[in-house]
Amino acid sequence: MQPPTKATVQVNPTLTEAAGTIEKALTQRRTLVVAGNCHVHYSGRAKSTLQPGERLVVIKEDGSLLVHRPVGYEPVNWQPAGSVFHVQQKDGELEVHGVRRKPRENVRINFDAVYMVSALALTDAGEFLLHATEEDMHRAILVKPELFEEGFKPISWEKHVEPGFVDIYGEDGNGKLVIIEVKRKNASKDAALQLAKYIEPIKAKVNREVRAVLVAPSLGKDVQRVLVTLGLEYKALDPKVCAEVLKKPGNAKLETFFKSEKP
Amino acid sequence: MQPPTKATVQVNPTLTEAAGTIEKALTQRRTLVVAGNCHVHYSGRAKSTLQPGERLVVIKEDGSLLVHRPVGYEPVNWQPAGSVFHVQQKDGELEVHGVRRKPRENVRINFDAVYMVSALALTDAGEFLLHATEEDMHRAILVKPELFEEGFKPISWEKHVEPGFVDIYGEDGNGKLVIIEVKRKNASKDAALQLAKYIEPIKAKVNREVRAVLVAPSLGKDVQRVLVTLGLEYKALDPKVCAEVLKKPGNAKLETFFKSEKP
DNA sequence: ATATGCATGTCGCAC
DNA sequence: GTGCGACGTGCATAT
Repeated sequence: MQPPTKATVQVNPTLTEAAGTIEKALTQRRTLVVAGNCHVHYSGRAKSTLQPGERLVVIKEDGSLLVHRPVGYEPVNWQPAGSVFHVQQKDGELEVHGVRRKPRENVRINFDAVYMVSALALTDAGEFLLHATEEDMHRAILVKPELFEEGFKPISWEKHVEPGFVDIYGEDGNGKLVIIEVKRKNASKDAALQLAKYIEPIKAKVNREVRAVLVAPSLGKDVQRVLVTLGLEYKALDPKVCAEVLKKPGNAKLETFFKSEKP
Repeated sequence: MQPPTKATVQVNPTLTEAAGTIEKALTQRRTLVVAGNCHVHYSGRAKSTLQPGERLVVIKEDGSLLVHRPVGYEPVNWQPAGSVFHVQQKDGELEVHGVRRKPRENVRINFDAVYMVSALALTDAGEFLLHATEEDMHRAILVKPELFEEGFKPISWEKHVEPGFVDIYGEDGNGKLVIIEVKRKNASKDAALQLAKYIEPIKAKVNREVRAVLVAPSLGKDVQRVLVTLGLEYKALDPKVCAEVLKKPGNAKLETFFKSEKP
């Protein structure tokens, strides 16, 4: 069994009992879970009120707060890490008040009943790795340029050219300059326009032919037409495939190489 | 006190006990809270792995899942509402598997220790109201045009003119056409460019002088310069002030009016 | 179903 | 600190 210090739990505590447990959990920097009937007021970047109902409230060690309704992925109210919390009993209610500075934001949660309160001592140093991101696609093309096109030679990435950054910049088999805009999902009209913006400034600078290519797993409905209008090309590429490519050995070394080549 | 049916809690259960409680909570559509040591694998739109550590896992009645580390506002892994979950014991671990279709996404959570598991029967019909949104700013200007400028007469809102929608469209005291782009926070260069795009198409259509005004609580660092370059104006307006204006009586009726006037 | 734009978006990184 | 862009963004709305 686990040592009992990992989790302290009260079921159907009085508001006074709950207040004590919450207070203690806050000072001891435990992860706090409270279920009960409450109403919530928020004021800060915006302003909101949540009428009474039964919710799950979580306050973490770092001073982040979540108020979750029994449905929905998103918290209905929240406070980012770094907020400071105070608890008090007031008018027969248990009030949890959270304050964040910069920007100034307040959350006030008033419980008239607490069904469960739990203080958890959690330690978590596990690494989190996310793959098949847009950056993975960038790196896969740099590591294995034929993913983009046979004969393609990358020159740099995330190159700053007004009015922004070009994702990848290189030369094709015929010595033409190529600028690439990468999207990790269905490319929108916006992505095409984004890419088109760079063509003229770059042409003006290098004074030679420039190909502009949109790389994405798929194209939106009318994007094909937009591409033609703007003189852009499209190359299909799946982020999952890119993630697979990066699994192969040699990846880390090449990453370092390209990092140093970035400027 | 509350009836004991609101919250069922186990502290330091065996994996078998926890599996039973979780299974039951899933079939009874309770809000489920589990704290324990686990590792997580996700595969779907992207792919991720989370190495072992102590986390808080929440599964809601609607089939949404949250995996929370002891720090940070955001869940490290999750599944949107509508996912389907299965529990099993496997290789001395308690495995929770969640599947979503469209897009196909899987999450697998493997616990080797559970510190606390709680099944909560929460009911929540409380209304949630959010104020000081961008739409509040739109409506406030429509209800009280002098917030924007003395003599301003709104004509329509969210008017569709290629290449998008103009937030507000009206006439000033001198009979000049005015197009307004509203931002609820610090306006960026992007917002200015967005607005500028509409000027030419509208001029071409109406064939008279057009003022383009960016309305926002504040301007980004170099946005002032961009405004001058593009021939745009700026009017400061606070979303909180707009929210206050809308509190006054008559608001709902006017809202209906403008809704009907939208086309 | 797809597309567009807001969000108390959050978060990370570069300047 | 500010700006800029990605995110498994989520979410609502209009087409």
